[in-house]
Amino acid sequence: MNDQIFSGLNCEQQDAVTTTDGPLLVLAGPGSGKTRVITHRISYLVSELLIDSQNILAVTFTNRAANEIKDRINNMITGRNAFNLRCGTFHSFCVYILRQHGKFIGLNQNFVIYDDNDQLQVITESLKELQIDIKRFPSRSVLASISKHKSNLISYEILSGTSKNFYDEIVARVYENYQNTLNSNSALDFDDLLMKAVQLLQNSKEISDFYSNKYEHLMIDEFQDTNIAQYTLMKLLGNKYQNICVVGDPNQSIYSWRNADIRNILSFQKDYPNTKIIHLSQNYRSTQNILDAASKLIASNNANVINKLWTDNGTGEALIVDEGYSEKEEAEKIIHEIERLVKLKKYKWDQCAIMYRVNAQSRVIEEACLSNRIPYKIVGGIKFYSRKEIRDVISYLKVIANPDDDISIARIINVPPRGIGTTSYNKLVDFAKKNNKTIYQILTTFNKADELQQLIGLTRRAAASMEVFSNLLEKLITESVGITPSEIIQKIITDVGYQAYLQQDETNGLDRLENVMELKGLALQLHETEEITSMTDYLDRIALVSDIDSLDPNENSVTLITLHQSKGLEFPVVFIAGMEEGLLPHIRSMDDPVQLEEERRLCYVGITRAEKLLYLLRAYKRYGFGQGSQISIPSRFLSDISDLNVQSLEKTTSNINKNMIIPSSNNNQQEKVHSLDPIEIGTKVLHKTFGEGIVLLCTESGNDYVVDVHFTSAGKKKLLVSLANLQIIGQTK
DNA sequence: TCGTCTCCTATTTTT
DNA sequence: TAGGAGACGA
Ligand SMILES: Nc1ncnc2c1ncn2[C@@H]1O[C@H](COP(=O)(O)OP(=O)(O)OP(=O)(O)O)[C@@H](O)[C@H]1O
Repeated sequence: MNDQIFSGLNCEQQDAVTTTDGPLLVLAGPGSGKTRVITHRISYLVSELLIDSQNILAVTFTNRAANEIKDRINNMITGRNAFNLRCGTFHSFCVYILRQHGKFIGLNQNFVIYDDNDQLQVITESLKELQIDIKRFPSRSVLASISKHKSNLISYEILSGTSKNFYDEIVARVYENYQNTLNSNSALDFDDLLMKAVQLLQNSKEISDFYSNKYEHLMIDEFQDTNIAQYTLMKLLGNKYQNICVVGDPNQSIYSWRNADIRNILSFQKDYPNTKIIHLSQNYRSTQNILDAASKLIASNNANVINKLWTDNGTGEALIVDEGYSEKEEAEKIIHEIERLVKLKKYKWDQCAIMYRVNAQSRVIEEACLSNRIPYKIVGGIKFYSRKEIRDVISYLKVIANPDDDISIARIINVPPRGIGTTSYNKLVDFAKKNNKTIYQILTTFNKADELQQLIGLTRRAAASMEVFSNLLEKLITESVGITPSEIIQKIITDVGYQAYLQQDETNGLDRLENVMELKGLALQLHETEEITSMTDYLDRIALVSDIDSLDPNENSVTLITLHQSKGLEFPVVFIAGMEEGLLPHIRSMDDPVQLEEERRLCYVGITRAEKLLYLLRAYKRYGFGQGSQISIPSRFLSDISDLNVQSLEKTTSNINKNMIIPSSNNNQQEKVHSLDPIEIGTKVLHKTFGEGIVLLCTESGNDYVVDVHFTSAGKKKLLVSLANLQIIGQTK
């Protein structure tokens, strides 16, 4: 037996690693070594059972997790290697098989992948074309519905037969139009990647045999967050050998909004009655205090009690729960605490992470890092690839790779401005639609200005511009053969005149040009480090790989990350910011008990990322989405764990103006408790700044009361009775 | 046709 | 608050 493989495993884990025949379900809580099981299991298959690594498929939730698994395996095994292991996300695996065999279901080999932005574009156009009121049916929500159906493998044909209400009917109609557009553009969206892969395996016995024969062993990590399409794909791939090992934790299911379906865990046991189930119960990550908080929290969800976790790691430090006056001070407190820990040489920057519910929260924290000169990295956030200048250049690349992509053509046809405005563009599109051709096909068939002018009814000027554009495209496409993506980007910068165009922008031009240069640099880097040389490889890669995937663990800086993205990671020191009602749980999830439970799981995921120290922070006042600062209510998740021993941060870390009312929760509750009374609904009150108003609602919150007041001039506000200093001036009838 | 200005809205999480 | 959509003038 190989020591490397077994020495780092407990009995339950060893059982999971050596159970290689038949379906296996590993259900276990956070930090119990689920991912480790996958890693060691693959190593075991390769180096002990001498399975060729090309016959193993491992699916992970992020590309980062996949890389980590591959690295670990190659470090662990000696003598043999796992270089041919297929390990990646479902999406990247689907791209792989569709590029290989997509032609069997009529896919263009050069299909492009549409991102969110492209998708919305198509939807918006469909809505216009079908004359559907965009106000009543916002493209975002229509897209979400379509995506939901696709994740459940429901095609528009099926949907239009079964739609029960008006909304569904509209969705079905847009879905059909949308899908046709994608087809004629040779484009696939994220859901199509899964759906078409399933279709490929279902429709072609030959291909399906090929893949199910190839993959003797299947492994899926984070199984609780897979959707129906992914589950179906798993079944198709695994139907020959049925050596399928899935690993997950129902309490960490946080992607149902992306159509993940937790019932897959039940389906698995039903579809494979001979499934062996293994629970892992030792947690190797966190201290007992952290685990206690986690299990207290999750106990409030009426669900999913797997076996309780225990740990050898000792009690550890008490949790720290604290409050800043504003989100700014919340951030300062966090940063000062990190500084303190680092100064004491207890931790390094990169051992600390700050997590939050929404990306918008990162801004204040980032500012605090900057002003205190703390090295940091933000995962995700305002995405590089969604900047206008980047999208423009990428659209050029997409068109070069697949000229039938009308959506990308639309984006670049007049960028930089070349005299083809909306009117001319619309004429061109109409003409193309009528003739059942793509824009590019029209432009290549009729590439002389007078032809275009006559057939489409363009002005002379527009027709001339269009001829120029048509020639430009042709030139780009021919010249791009055999050169690398970064060279093509350079062509766009110079030959297309994108640089000159950006330089006209006096305020941001330089920054934007720098971004484009960075894009080129990144392309070059991919070329050198990952041998990504072809255009499709490059485009696939930037479509599928997100920010978290390139998270560099060796860079010594503090990590700023959303709770969602933190899944699967671990840090010695974790701060969760914004422990407030409306933020965590998020306001949009508060009135649905099912969604509320997911919010609680999200908090659970965050808490269980921590190894040694856990800080839960909130702001007393937060700059609100509506207007101005609003007093916030502490998150109910804090009450869930309130009977634990918690501490607050040392006063020394805050540099608040002492004259300010500092509602560090304790003192304001204790001091005011006697003088506090609820205010009756309908009472007329006077507030120093907001003026006169009427109490709409009064609810108890801890030792205090929260009132909703409608002020005559300032509108609706939520206030804490203890602090608002409301003067009662009368009663309404 | 293009660029700027204003107004209006909606406001999470992302492969 | 920010970002998009629509209006309007050059
Ligand atoms: N048998 C073991 N001995 C020592 N350390 C272990 C053992 N098993 C796992 N670990 C360590 O525990 C930590 C958590 O492991 P891992 O990430 O595999 O857990 P997980 O169950 O996938 O967690 P999560 O579900 O929270 O992502 C890792 O640092 C891992 O190295």
